[in-house]
Amino acid sequence: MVSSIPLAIVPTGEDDSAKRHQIMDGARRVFMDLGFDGASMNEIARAAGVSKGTLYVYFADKHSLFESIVERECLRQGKVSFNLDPAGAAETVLRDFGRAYMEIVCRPDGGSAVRTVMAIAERMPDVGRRFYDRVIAHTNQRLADYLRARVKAKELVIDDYELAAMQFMLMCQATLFQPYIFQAKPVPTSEQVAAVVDSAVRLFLAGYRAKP
Amino acid sequence: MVSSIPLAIVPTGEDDSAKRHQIMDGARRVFMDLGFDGASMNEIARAAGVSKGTLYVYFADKHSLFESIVERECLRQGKVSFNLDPAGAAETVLRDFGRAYMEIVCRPDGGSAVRTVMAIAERMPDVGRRFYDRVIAHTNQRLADYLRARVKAKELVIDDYELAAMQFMLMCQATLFQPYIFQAKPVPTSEQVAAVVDSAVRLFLAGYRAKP
Amino acid sequence: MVSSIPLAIVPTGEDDSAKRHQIMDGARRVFMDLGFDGASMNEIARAAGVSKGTLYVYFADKHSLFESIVERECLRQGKVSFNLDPAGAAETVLRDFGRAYMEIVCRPDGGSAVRTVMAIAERMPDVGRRFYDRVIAHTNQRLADYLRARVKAKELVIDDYELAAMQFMLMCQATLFQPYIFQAKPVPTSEQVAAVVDSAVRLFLAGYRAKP
Amino acid sequence: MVSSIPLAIVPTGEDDSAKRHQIMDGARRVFMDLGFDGASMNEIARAAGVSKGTLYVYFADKHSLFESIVERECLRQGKVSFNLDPAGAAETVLRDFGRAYMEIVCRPDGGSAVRTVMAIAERMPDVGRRFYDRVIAHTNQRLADYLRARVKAKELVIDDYELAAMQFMLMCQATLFQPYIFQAKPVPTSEQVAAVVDSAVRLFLAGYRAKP
DNA sequence: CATGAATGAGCATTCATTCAT
DNA sequence: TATGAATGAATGCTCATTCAT
Repeated sequence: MVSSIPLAIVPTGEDDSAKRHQIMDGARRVFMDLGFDGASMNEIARAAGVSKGTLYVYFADKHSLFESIVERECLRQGKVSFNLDPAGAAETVLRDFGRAYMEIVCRPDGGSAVRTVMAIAERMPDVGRRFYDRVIAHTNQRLADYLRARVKAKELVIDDYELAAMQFMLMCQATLFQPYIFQAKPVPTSEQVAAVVDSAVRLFLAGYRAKP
Repeated sequence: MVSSIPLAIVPTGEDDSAKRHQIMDGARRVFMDLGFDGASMNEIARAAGVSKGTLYVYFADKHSLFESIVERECLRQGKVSFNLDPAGAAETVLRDFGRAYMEIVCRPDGGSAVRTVMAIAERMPDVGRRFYDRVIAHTNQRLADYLRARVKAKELVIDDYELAAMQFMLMCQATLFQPYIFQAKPVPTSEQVAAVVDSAVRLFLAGYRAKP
Repeated sequence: MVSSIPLAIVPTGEDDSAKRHQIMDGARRVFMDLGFDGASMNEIARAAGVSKGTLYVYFADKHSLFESIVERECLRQGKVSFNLDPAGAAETVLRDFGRAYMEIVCRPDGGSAVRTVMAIAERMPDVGRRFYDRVIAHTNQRLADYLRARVKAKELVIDDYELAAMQFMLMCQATLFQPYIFQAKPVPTSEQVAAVVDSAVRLFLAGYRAKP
Repeated sequence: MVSSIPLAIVPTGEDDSAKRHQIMDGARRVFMDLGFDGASMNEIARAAGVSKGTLYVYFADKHSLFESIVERECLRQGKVSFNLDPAGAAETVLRDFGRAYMEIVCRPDGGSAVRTVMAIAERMPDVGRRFYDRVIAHTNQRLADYLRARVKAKELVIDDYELAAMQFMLMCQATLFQPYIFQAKPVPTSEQVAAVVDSAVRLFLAGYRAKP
């Protein structure tokens, strides 16, 4: 290809074209707000600022657009790097982790993603499973790895790391996440989160701290 | 023809008519499988074994049929009476409660109800809130009441009863409920439940048991 | 069959049963208010104070119920006896006739009947034709007969009696009936009617009174 | 393929797009034949030669499609310019007006429009009123204006111009319009119209011509 | 005869998807 | 590539009609 003045713009066809991102950003909002069935391709096109036809240039159908979005969400949420320094003392590290974790779980559209994926999991089990594996189990694994390090460091005594990690993660949510996701209470404040996380840390260490 | 006077008048049109129950049973299945939007009135009629028109004899519209079902689900799940004898020792009572609780949470369609309600909570906040209040908060309250009794009995030391109760309830779910609801793992076995609940009891008592 | 004590009450099956009238009265209101298509058998049953099923005991279907009502309306409106004394002077008789005629044409549900029948005339030409023949043409004929008598009495000179009669009838409606039926103005008052009728009489006699 | 540059850009989506007209033409037929309730969007789509979905691209719903058609009908019927030369002698001008007026009133679908609008006027008063104002009252006003000019020219003596104009318009319809609209007689012939109009002119002038 | 529960065809309307430009 | 007009199947819902009681 020598010509530098192309007669036609060659489409990139890339997965990462700006247009593709633009569509996914618009679609994400609509899907998270209205759910898979509640979202219409029309609304998605409007939210994305493209024509309906363009949607089908980048995605085969509604289903695969949805899957792509969940996939990206998995990547993003899975990528969040919690500060789990294996050398850090449990009390501090767990407290910081708990607060950061709750920040994500309860941030305005974090709940939407969980809710949306959960809702569709029965009809699209792959989507549900991937989300679980790549977001929840992934975070759980990272925390479990930290706990293993602290056991090695003789600070903690734990036999089932995944279980312990999940116990801690769930205790951080106690009285906060469920009311929020069921729309029974608003997003918790930082103070509320701090109090609940502190209580979780106390309970966790009371049970798992190595006895002298 | 022996008699033209029927021996019993069949009551009709009542709120508790058999037909109404039949419709709700069919609709429940479809709603729980497909979600509010995914469920079509046609499919519901078929599942209930009645004609589409009959649906509208008993329920004003799809929305109110759905609400009735969630309402009934609340009543049913709220009615479950856990054996929370205030005089019973925490170790036994919590273990039994935990197992019974998980039985309900993970029974084949318990998850579906939670999932379906959670999914629609953003668009139908009343439905979400009522479900939370009458099922989750209700159970939490009963457990909190038990804990208060054990604190009075000097067995436990707790400052926030609701928080402690929810910590225990969530720990019972650890590694079991989320994979199940995201379709990442099948319904947990009794053995798995027992192990997780035992761990939760241990951790809970390590933190909240009164020191001698 | 000899028994004089029937096991079941024998239905009269008569056309003039009270129930039949009751149904027609209710149905009339609904049909006239909402038109043939707009009226539902449900609403008719409610308006008539009978069950939906009973409607079908007395009438084969919606269509024939409607026809029966129009038929009765024809009879009623055709039966109205205007005081057209052949010996009475035209000025007085026409003025009285005009007022009485407008009374009927513009009475609250007189317009509804005309409107309803007119609306359906294209799809049910028999209904339209019968209404025209038995109400409008009938009244026109009676007035034409009166005019003939006055021509015989040398008071008037007319060559086409039906045409003259209709000219008078329509002039009586001028500026009153159309706005009323198109909902552009409310039912005219007696004073308005009187003024318009007086003008019609004047114009009519100016043209048709015998010259001395 | 000779050229990829089209010679003319086809404008689309306009209010006056060919498609929109095509739909209105088809819908007009169906509405006028069957009335508002009797017309189904399915039938309208078929009559217009478009799919059901396309109907909703151009019109928000059935109601507004209907209103658009009546509005257009008003414009069309209101636009008809009768030859009402204020300098013309009443006898000629009224005769020509009467014939032209009856031509419109009785043309195959002129009656349908009146009938359809009249039928719905009770339930859609705005539609009825607009039609009355913009078609009937409008024509009446133009004729009244002419009569005023002839009064000024000393040819006629009239005190209520609108009333006189409507008297003339209605007399032109005598024995012709009502049977036609009630489907009791076919569309009148030109000869019938001429005879009735001539009679109306005679009667009108007998009453309103200035005495010498 | 009278009822009203039950039906299913039909309604207006929406929406994922296609395709000519 | 990007468009948006067009489609027609599917949706929630209504209603004339039937029929067991």
